[in-house]
Amino acid sequence: MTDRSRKTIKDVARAAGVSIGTASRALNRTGRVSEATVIKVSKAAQQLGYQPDAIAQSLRLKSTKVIGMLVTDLSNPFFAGVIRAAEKRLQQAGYALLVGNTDNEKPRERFLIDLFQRRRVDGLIVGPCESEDAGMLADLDTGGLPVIGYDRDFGSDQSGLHVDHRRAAFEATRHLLNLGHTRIALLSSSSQLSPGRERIAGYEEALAERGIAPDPALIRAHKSSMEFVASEALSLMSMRPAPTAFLCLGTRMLAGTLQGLRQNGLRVPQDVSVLTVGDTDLARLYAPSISAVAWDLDLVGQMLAELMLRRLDGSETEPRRIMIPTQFIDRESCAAPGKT
Amino acid sequence: MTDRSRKTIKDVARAAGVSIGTASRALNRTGRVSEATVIKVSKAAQQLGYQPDAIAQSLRLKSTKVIGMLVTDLSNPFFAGVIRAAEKRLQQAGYALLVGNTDNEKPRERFLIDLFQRRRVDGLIVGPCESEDAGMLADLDTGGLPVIGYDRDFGSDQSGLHVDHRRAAFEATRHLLNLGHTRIALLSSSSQLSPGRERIAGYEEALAERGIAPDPALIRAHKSSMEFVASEALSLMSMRPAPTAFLCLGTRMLAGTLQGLRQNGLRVPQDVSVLTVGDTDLARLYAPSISAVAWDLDLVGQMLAELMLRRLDGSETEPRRIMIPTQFIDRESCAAPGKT
DNA sequence: ATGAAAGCGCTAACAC
DNA sequence: GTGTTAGCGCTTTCAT
Repeated sequence: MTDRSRKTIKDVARAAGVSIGTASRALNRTGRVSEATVIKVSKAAQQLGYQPDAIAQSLRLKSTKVIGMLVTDLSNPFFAGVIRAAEKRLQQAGYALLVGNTDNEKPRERFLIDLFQRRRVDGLIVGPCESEDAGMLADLDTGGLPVIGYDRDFGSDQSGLHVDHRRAAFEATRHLLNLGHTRIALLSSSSQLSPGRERIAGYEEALAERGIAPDPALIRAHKSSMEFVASEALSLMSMRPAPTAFLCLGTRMLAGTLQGLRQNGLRVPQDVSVLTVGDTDLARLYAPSISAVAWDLDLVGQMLAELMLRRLDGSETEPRRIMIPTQFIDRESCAAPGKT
Repeated sequence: MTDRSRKTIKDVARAAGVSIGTASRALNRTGRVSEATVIKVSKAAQQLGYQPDAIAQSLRLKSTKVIGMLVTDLSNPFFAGVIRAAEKRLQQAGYALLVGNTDNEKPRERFLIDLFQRRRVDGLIVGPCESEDAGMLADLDTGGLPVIGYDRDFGSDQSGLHVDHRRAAFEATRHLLNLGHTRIALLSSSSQLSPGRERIAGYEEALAERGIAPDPALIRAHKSSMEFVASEALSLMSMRPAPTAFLCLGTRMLAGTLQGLRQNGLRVPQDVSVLTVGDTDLARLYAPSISAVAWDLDLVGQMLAELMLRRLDGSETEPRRIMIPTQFIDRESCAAPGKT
């Protein structure tokens, strides 16, 4: 069975002794066809191993049944899990998923959006990206290409799904406050992207609730290597008064913090409490296990797909903003601040 | 700029005052076109915001510039990292990446291959999957659709990339043997998939080199939840004589083992040594850090893409089998067996 | 150097 | 109920 022998609907029609129009109708069970021909044609198609050419169908029907998805890093577990779930749901609905890495670079994002657009994807799911250009996505969406944002805002009346990062950070901070901590260090990889901003806001909100003014010296928000985070953690611990707790926003921050603390023989939670927003294997399995604020990646992926599918089948024309709740998971890494 | 206004080459031609044939030639700089018209046409295209329709091009050129990639689990870090790197390289070459989850289920794999084929992907990259059906992929490949296997064999003369799992397990085992361990427990998630088989073979090979017959009771190879692995680990530790070291094949096995050992107050490496094939955050950051055999996911992804691109541009017609080397990383989790 | 026209594989509108 | 035909947007002969 070589490429040469790729069968077209024409072959099927000939084999079944009907016209190609009839063959098409029979295959798609559309319009009026006699049951007899349906059988005849199906059998012919089967025997020839006919596979309709999705490209030709796309050209004709103006729909590719392909969704594009853009994230900064396909290998980031928080994205990978979402992609996995989204693909699953889309697959059920007959859609395929085209993915792209933006590396958090605006030009690359532009390039990919352009590429996907030329590829005529039926819809676009976009994760957060550097200095988000709301206008472009909004234009696309109103221009007829459904766009669903994931932790990304792009206009007042657009559809999107958001993890409740603000509440996540708020609850995490409040938990630490309840334990008696007042000097809580915050490590974030970015204050630019929407999730980062929201989390910092949640942190400050929780402090404000207790009438505590956030100490800028306790907040470190720039993207950096794990090694750098480790030394950041140490530098924070050498402050006087030193922070009694670390709130880590993201895996890299957690990893760096743990590394730094460990290098200096600081013990969790006896010497310092640690809490992470975003649950991972590392948090679950570290000894001691790290308390975390988690959310359901599967749910996020599913809902993202669902949102898209509803837009696509027209059952939902109103833009919808979905907020995904988070859960605080208390483990072993937090305790009341020690007396120093 | 609504969908209605999507510009075609016809619009460009009209705006530039040339025929569509000429417009096409000018845009693609193909055939003979005067420099003047190239300018004229380009300008018109620019002004209209013309984007060539990739679907129409695909139909005409019989190439979609899309590669399909199938893995059991898009969110598995070992796949996610590879996908990220592969996408990056393919993106450079103007290809897009369609991904699919097989969930390690043969029917789903079939379905996706079929889907991708109808979508006319230019090539297919397939990871390992349940009871691998060599014939089907080989047929596809000889049928004109380039197929690159990733840790997957599908015929004697097909291209593929393999991580050297056998050597990885061999070296890990040998390291433990060198420390004086003889009763080494092996935890694997699967003995069916190619990587699992190879690893077990490597383990047995290393034992054989020392004239040690593998004890079947020490080998646990079935997919299972982390909790189950934990109890497996404990049950192994209650054997007499007990194993003095654990060789964990994969993250889940490592996580379960650590969990189990920890629950029972067993200390690493004092009471038992632990080593993992496949490096992860968890292994790197656990306390104590876990010695591991690692390989470069970026390299794997790149090479996969490279292999595909070479097949595609015809610069490589001979099938090639690439073996990716692994590195043993000694950390804190292994010690000589204690005297019990 | 450029225009006209065929055709990639398919579906849908229109005849009969 | 079935056949014929136009046309989706593009590239590529083939004339000129």
